[in-house]
Amino acid sequence: MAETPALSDAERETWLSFYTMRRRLDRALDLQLQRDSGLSASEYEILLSISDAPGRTLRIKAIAEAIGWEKSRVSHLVTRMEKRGLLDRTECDIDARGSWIGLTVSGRRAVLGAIRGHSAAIRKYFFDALEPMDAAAVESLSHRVVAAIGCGADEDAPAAPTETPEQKIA
Amino acid sequence: MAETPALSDAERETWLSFYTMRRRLDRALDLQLQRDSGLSASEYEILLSISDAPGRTLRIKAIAEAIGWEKSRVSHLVTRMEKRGLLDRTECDIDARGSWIGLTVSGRRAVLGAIRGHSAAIRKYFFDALEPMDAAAVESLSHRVVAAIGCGADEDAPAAPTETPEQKIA
DNA sequence: AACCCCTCGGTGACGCGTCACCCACTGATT
DNA sequence: AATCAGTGGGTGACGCGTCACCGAGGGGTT
Repeated sequence: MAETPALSDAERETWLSFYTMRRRLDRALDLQLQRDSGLSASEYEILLSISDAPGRTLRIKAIAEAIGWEKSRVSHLVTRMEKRGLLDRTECDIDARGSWIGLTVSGRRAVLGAIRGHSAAIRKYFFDALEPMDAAAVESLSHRVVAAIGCGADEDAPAAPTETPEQKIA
Repeated sequence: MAETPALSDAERETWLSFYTMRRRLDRALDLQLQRDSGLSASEYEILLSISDAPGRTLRIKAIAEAIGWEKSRVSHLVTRMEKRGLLDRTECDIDARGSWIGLTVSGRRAVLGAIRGHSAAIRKYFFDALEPMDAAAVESLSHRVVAAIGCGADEDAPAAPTETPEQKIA
């Protein structure tokens, strides 16, 4: 890190614009979701992961792995969502330690309603602001950044197929 | 809104990669900051805003406006940081309601140390993953997304311009 | 002066996410 | 059968951010 520790003015500006964009986008999507569906982004992710699962039911661990969260976070949130009537649990016959988390009727209705509005918001705020050719660029940029972080971070994405075993400053 | 509420598979994939990248990048930068400087990203932003201010001192309201946070969030965090010895307050002579928030010696040292490491991390995780030509694309993408959100969101950058300094939408 | 309204900042309750820790159960070994 | 490391999941404390609200001070008008 001896060479170029600091960022140039142009880089700082690029970073600031990117950083601001992330914050505004997150906030706009959160607000849309909450306003239109009464769901937080976290709740939406949980519901979606279950709704995408075969059999529309998952165990806590599987939810956590699907979304990339900690188990305890999932556990806390599932408890709250169960109290709100979005989820229910059924005993797990093959493993007495766990239980199957499923959608209640209102949970299913909530996700289905939310998906449409949320997808529309993503389109309106994000894709409509992209030239069509930009989508590929965004995707490759994202993959390259994730690869650059790679093992530098930890458990969030278990798949680290790229070879970046070295250049760890640590 | 009637036409294309849902996203195509390609769009979903683009969005997922972008979404994942944001999360990993945030987490990686948070970890780096915490590990190398003992600061959270929020604390870093507060310190930086003060350190960038003329006179290296700001009032709560000014910090909140500079970063785009709520006043109460700043108030809470400043209180904690004051207890940790990173900040200090001095009476405000021109307005008895407020006080000037300044950096202590250890606060200044913390931010100076943090800037180098954090800039290096941004370069390593983000800019090194960009082809040089991508930087301009990222910047214009960010500006377009922010513009697309625009008044769709609320107070972070008020579209209703009383004296809003236009941030940097140009 | 008194009045009114606005702004600055703080406070307390609440929900969320993290961390450390614990317990019940599993599954393989002995 | 008894054991024991490992796993699924829950819990409680804590820090953070939001929201609603409040009090103190400011700056004008009458």
